[in-house]
Amino acid sequence: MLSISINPFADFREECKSLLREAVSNHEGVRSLGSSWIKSSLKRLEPPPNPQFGELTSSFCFEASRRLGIKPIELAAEIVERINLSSSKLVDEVKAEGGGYINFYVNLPNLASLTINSARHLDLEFGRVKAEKTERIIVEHTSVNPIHPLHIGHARNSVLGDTIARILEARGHKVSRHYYIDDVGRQSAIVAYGYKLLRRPKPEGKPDHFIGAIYSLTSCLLEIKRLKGEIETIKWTCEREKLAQLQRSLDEWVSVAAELKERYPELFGKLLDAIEKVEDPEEEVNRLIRSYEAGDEEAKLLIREVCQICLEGFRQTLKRAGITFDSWDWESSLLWSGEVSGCVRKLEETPYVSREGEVLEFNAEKVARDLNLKRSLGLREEYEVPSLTLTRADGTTLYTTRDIAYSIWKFRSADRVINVVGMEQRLAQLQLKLALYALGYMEEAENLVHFAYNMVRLPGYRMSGRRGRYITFDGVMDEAVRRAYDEVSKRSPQLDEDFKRRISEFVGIGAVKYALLSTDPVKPVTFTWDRILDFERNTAPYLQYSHARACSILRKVSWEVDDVEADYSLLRKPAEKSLILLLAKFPDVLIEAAESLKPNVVAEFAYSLADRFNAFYAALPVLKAEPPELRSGRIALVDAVRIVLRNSLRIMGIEAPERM
RNA sequence: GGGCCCGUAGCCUAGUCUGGACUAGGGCGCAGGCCUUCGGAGCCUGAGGUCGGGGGUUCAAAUCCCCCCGGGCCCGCCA
Repeated sequence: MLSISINPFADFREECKSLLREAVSNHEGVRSLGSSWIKSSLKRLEPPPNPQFGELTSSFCFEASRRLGIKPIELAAEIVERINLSSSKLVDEVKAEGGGYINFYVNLPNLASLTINSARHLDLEFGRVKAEKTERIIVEHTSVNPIHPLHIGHARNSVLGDTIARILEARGHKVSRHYYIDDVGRQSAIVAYGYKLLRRPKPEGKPDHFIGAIYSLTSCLLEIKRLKGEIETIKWTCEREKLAQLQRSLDEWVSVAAELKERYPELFGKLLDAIEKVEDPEEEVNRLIRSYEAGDEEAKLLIREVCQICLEGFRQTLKRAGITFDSWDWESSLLWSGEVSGCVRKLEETPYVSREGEVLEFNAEKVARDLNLKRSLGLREEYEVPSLTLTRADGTTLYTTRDIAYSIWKFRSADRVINVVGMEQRLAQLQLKLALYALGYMEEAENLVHFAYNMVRLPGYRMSGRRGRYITFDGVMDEAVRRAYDEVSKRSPQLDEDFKRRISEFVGIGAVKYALLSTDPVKPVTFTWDRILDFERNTAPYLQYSHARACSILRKVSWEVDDVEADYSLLRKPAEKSLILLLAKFPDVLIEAAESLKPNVVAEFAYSLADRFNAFYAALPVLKAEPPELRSGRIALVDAVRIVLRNSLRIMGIEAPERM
């Protein structure tokens, strides 16, 4: 009879726990400490540091023994004596060791059979343990302004966001991926204005790169014109220091212009001609911002057209990286529908908004204090939350204000909202949350999650969209695929050209994604080509290779010969044991990744599985193993490894190839 | 000035939330070995560490608390 478990290691853990609970309750001395104390001290069981100490351990006796005035090891021994293993399926042995630990040893044959059968039976579903409560979750990620191509920093956002979405789906949640298009404001207006001056040219090359060029050029030429004007006006005053500063700024932008001229000679010339004919281009940009916000038809057509061109480029890039969206949300739509102004009106009715001169200020600090939220938000009592300006003197709204309306809109179709947004926006995300509290959206505020990640830095310089200085996601993928191609040609010259191309594509892109995922998101990453484009060991290609290796073995199985029932009790070599344990823990790993939103634990797990698999592969024969019951057992084990490796790679959005 | 984040071998990184057998786990690089077994993008062995520094709490601290140092970010009528 086959038994199947959705989470084999958790079954083992539960057995250990109930054995321990029962033994403890049969110990008179411990019982005298009181049931509530016992309960809180019976912390979770931990993995021991070394397999020689078993698979799970409890350090309960250290604290309890002190209260009872005996040695930890003596208490441990007394508790172990009271453990009755007669009905245990997965626990083989319990020992008191190491000065007071209670160590639980797994019944390997039973766990092996349970785990391997479960993985093979559940297949694609293995590891995807459904949460008790299914939530509708919106994951908003990427949301890059449609004014220049995605760069490597944005790629970290996209890859993290997409993986979080996949992890939550694995937990059975209903996930929707949203892209927030920030088309309102100065930056979109600048690029649209440049596009208009160029007489709406047909994009050459990749659309977002084309828009990016126009943005840098327009922004640069406007900046130079503005600086020149400012220098002119204060030239006669005696503010020498300020003048010098402006001059330095101007010099820098002039050199940026020279760079851009070299890269885009034709566009540069045309745009310079056009802009010089305009009296006050700055004012025209401002007028465009205002008329767009007001919903003027001509402005709408222009700006939306430019955004769409750029977004088309984003879609191409993201599709190549295996990332898609369910919804593209326009910031301007919230403005035109009146949702933003309605939200501001409601905020004005709360005691937290006041008029300071011409502007509306939101007193976030007062909300935090009145509702006693500081502790739960992880803030110090003394910390004063800065206030947020909701509207400008001219009555127009600011970014975070519009984000409040957007968040409320998102909660109309979601129980939880996860915003994948850079760490530098922590304060804005905090103010946003406090605004929801102020409006009485208590539950929503609590279910609004800022998934903060750190930046991708470049060694030596900073990326700057305005200056046209960035390393694009496209460029990184191109280079990765190119290097992967060299690698494939070197390692497998016999493959046909078409297949080589296909391999280099998923190898190169897998490598980039994995590199961005495998580091803890809160840590900064410094971009270097070597770091991203590695094909050995702790990388996606290594995982893909291990998967292909497993597939390769399984292809060679002749089922007529190997149709012998496996005897899992023969899988007892250390290399086999560590594989079985890893496989058994996979569902737990995905639960942990989902509950604590940690994509990197999936990467970590996949790597250790591949690592153990390759050690197993080198140490033990599979197809030539004897007797046949062992051979069947190992084949089944390899199949289970294949399934779990593939499922892990899928969670990370990385292709699991059968050959490479 | 205030707040948040990061600091683990030459470089990169896990473990920090939830203290436990840590004598700190990996990877790159370095030194050496393994092509008569299923794919060498592989395997095995070795050298390399004041866990940024100092105090404290604890039976027990990389992990918790305080102070300090170094790096980053935020504190806009920008997004």
